[in-house]
Amino acid sequence: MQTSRDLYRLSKGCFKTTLYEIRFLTLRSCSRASRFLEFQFRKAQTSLSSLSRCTNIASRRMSILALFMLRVRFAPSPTGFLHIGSARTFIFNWLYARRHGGTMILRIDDTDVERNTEASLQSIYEGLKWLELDWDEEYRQSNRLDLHRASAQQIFAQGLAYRDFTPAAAPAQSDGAWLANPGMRELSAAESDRRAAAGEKYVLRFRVPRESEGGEVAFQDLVYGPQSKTIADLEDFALLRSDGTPTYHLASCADDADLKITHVIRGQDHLSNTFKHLLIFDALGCTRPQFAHLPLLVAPDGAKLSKRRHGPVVSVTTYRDAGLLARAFINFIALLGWSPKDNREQLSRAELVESFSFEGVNRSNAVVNFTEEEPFDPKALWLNSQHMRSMPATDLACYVAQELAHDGIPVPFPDPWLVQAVDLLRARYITLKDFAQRGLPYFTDEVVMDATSLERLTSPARVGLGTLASRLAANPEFTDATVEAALRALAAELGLKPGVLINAARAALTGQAAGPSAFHLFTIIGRDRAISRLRAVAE
RNA sequence: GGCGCUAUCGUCUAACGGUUAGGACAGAGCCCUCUCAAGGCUUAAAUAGGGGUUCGAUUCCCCUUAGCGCUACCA
Repeated sequence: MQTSRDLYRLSKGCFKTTLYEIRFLTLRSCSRASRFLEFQFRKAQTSLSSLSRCTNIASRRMSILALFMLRVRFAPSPTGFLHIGSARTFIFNWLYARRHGGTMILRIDDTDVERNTEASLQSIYEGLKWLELDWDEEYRQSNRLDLHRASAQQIFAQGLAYRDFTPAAAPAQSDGAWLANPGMRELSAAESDRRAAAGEKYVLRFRVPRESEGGEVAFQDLVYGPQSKTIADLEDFALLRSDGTPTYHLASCADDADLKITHVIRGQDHLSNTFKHLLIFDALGCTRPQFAHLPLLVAPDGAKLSKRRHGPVVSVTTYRDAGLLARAFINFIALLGWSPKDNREQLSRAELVESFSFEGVNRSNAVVNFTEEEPFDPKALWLNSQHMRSMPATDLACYVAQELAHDGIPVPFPDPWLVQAVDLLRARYITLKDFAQRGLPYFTDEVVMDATSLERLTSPARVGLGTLASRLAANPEFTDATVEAALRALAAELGLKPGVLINAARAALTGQAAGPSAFHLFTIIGRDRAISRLRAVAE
C-alpha cells in the first residue's frame, strides 16, 4: 500500500511539472477533482483508499492532481523483434501507470529510417498483444518531425547549438576524449549562416558549456538516487543529423516534453544519457520529468542480451510459442530487478499493480538464467506451472483450447469435459505446450506406448484388462467410483496387487507410464474409448 | 582511455548499524502414494578483497578488483 509520504513526494514532482495546466483545477473544489479521480481510478481498477490517508488538505489536493496527471511512456524503436528487456520496460511503466491511475503511452521511436522495419513494428504489437497489456495513447515519432525540428531551431536560436560542417566520413578522433569540434564550435554566426545557405551539409550540435561556464547537472533518480555529472565532461552531442532528421536524444526529449511525460521509466543504459537529456529539457525551457532507471537484464555470461549472441530466447514471442502464460511471464519479468519484499513469489496482475513501487527496484543487473539445453529460466517455468495450477480451470481451458487448435487438434470449446480434463492434467504439466504434446492421448485417439508402459502390460495384466473391459461394457454406470470398485474387485479375484492392474490400465489408456490417477482417468478418456483401448491391449 | 553505475547462496532476491544473514527457483534426502506430478518436511549453499568510521558493519566512507553502461550524424 502506498504511504502518504510516497504520495506526497510523487505529487510534489508532478505538481511542479504541470502547474500551468492544472491551475484551473486548483482547488476550489477538491471534491470535483476527487470525483474525476475516482473515475480514473475505476478505470484503472485501483482503489481510492490510499487517498483517505492524506489527512492534510493540501497534500490530499496535490495527490489528487498528481495522480491523474501522471503520464508515462514506453518508447521502443522498431529495429527488431520485441526483446524481453523492452517488454520489461513496458511492464514496469504499465505497472506504475496502473498503480497510480496514470496514463500509459506507447510511442514508436522510429526516427532511424535506415533500420526501422514494418516487420519489427508488427512484432512489437504482437508481443504486447500477447502480454494482454493495454495503453491509453499512441504516437509515432515519424509523424512529429516538425515538432523535433522546431525544438532544434529553438535551441539553436538561443545560441545553445551550433552547426558542425565536418563531413560524416571523417570519424571523430579515436584516441578518446572527444568533446567538441573547436573549429566548428567557434565558427562565426555569419560564416555558419553563409555555409548553410550555400547548401553545405551540417550536423547540429548542442553547445555544451565548457569548464569556465558550467557546473554540474544533477537529478534525483527514483531508483538510483542522487545523480550528478560535471557538465564539461559531456561531449557536444548531435541534435540533428546532416539530413535534417532528429537524433534520438532530441526527438525523445522534444516528445517527452510535448506529451507532458511526468515519469521517464527506462533501462539503465540511459542513465548516462539522462545528463544530456536534462540539458535539452532545460534548453527547451520545459520542466524536467522525473526519471526512474531500471537495472538491465543480462545473459548468464553477464553480457547484455542480444539476438546475435543469445538467439531467440531474448524474444518475447519465443516465450509465447513455448506455451507460457502471459501472466506467468509478466510475474517472472517483474521479479527480475524488483521485489515486493515480503517473500511473495507468485503474484497476480492485480497484486503486482497493487504492490509495485520504485523502492522495491534493485540497482544491479539481473541475470536471465538460461542455457543451451534449458532455454528458459527455471523460475519462469516454475511460475508458469504455479499459475496454471492456481488459475480458474475454465480460464486455463480457454488457453489450452487455443493451443490445441493451433496444433490442429479439434477440441470442443467451451465445454465442461475439457475443463475437467485440463483440471486433471494441470498439476503435472508446466507449459501449455504439454497439453498438445503429452496430452495427446487425452484429446485425440492417438495412443503411443512408451517403453515403461509396455513393461507394465504384463501378460496377466493384459488378461485382467480384457476382463475389465467386458465388465465395464456390461455395466451402464460409469463413474470414478464404479471403475475403481470394478478394478479393485478384479485385482482381488485374480490375486494381483491392485497397483499392477491400475498401472497397466493407465498404460493401456494413455500409453504413458506417468500420469493422473487411473481412477480419474477412465471418465476423462470416456467410456467407449476406454473400453476399446483396454481391448486393444487385452489378451 | 574518460565519465557514470553496480557488487548477498549457482540464479532471482530480503535484511530503515545489532538476525543463528531470511525466502524462492534449481540440487540432495525423507514423507505421502496405483505411476508421475502436486503437496508437506529436512538439507547443502552467500555478504568480492583490503582499509577506515562505530561499542557493533551485509548495511556508512575510501581504495582495489570485477562486471555493466555511455563516450555515433544507433536507439
